[in-house]
Amino acid sequence: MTNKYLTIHNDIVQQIETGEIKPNSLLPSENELKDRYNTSRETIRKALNLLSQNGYIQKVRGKGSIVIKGAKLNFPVSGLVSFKELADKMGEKPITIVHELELWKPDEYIRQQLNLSNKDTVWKISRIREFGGEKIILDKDYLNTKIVPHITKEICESSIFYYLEHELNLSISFAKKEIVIEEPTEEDRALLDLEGFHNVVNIKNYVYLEDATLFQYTESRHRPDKFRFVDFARRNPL
Amino acid sequence: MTNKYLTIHNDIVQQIETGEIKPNSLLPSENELKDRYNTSRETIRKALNLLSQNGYIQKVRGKGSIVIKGAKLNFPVSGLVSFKELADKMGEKPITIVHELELWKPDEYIRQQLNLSNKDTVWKISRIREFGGEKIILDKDYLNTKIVPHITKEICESSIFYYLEHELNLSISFAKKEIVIEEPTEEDRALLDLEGFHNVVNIKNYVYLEDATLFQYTESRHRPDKFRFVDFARRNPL
DNA sequence: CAAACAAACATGTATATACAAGTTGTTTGA
DNA sequence: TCAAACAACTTGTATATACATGTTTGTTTG
Repeated sequence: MTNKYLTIHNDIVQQIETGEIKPNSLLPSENELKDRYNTSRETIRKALNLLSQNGYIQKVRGKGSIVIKGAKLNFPVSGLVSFKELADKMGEKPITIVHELELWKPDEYIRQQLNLSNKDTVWKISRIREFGGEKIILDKDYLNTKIVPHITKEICESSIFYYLEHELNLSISFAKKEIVIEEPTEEDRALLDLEGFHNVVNIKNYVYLEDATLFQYTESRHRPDKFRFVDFARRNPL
Repeated sequence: MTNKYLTIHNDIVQQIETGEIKPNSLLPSENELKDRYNTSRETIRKALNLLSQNGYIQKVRGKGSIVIKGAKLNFPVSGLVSFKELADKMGEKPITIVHELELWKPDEYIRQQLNLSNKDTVWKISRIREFGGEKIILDKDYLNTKIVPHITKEICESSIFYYLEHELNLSISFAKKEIVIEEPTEEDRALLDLEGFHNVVNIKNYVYLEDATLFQYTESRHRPDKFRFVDFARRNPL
């Protein structure tokens, strides 16, 4: 018993992804969809606007809604997706090694990133992601202990996101991310199979809850040859 | 005489950016805004949803709309923004050197990227961006001549985007982008001040018009130390 | 035969109403 | 005193209607 417009959205997404609706063709008009789904035009429009935001269709006034070619076949690394969800989608079978898991008194840098006081503590988690025998990614997470009091090695091995959302019932709602290229640290060299690469890609993630409180800072350090970021962007009307 | 909801959106954006409305505070309720702006609640909701999409506010059911801290101070390299617009925002004063501008019979790779036939031609443009005396970025553009018949060196020196939108009246509407790390090519080494860096950041851009036709492919090759990508992402409800 | 016009149809904006559902503070009752 | 119930807020969803504006197509008109 979920929303109507989300149901319609998902239905159309499925039709696009299975090829039932062809790229570069027009979707049925809003009025026709309204009749088909037995609903009002506004509800249809909500569904279509979602499709537009997600890069599935392009709405053109006076014409209709064009299905964008290759929509989401190139899955986005953009958006807010956990490593596990991502790996699942790609069909890869990575191994996660929990290298470090401790209650930690944050240093100045992490205190700043998470807006913490001197008394606060964080969970410091460091995990290595291995693909096909190669250690490719080093994930370093810092979680505010006021929001996440307990965590175990087992959770870190499967999915922290899943634990937060389904066990602690925290609703993660948005993130700011920053991508920069850096020289490998000693730690990077020690833990990753860098094979002579001179840089790592550092994806810094600031993760927020539904009430806009910052609770997690993550650095995801990738070997440059295995890094790929795909994004869909609309031009904002000024 | 533009839209109401866009006007309201922009008005609130301004209040947030000038600090008139403080971060982590609540916006007035939708009903109050409705009265203030003398409009209907739905119109207010459209404005607020735009603010939410753009990372300015976080809406919480039952509570209200929280103003997100640091909204857009960290300007996004994400989104679909031209180099000139970006440089303007940052207050940098870059120099653009047009290194190459020619009508070109595309090779296999570019034909594939732009979905062209063997007979089509493209504008091949290669520009170097210089900051503070250092050649940092190499932009390589390929434009479908069927859509852009003419272009001049002067245009390339100022802003291609501006020319397309304001002179040719093309409406650029969305882009797919991909970011990867590559080894510098001979060309990169010759044209950029790489100073011993072993990689370049390659931002591939596929730019589409309003009617969903692909008309431009761009590679923006950055020196890694000067590269920074900032993004705002919402978690999609499954 | 071509240009002008009109009709039909597409999406965009604005408004109104009703109810659902989550949050918060207050009142009520045991 | 304390907890449950309630009232008064908040945002979310669904529907209906009207008109604006852009596109296409066919028809009329000169």
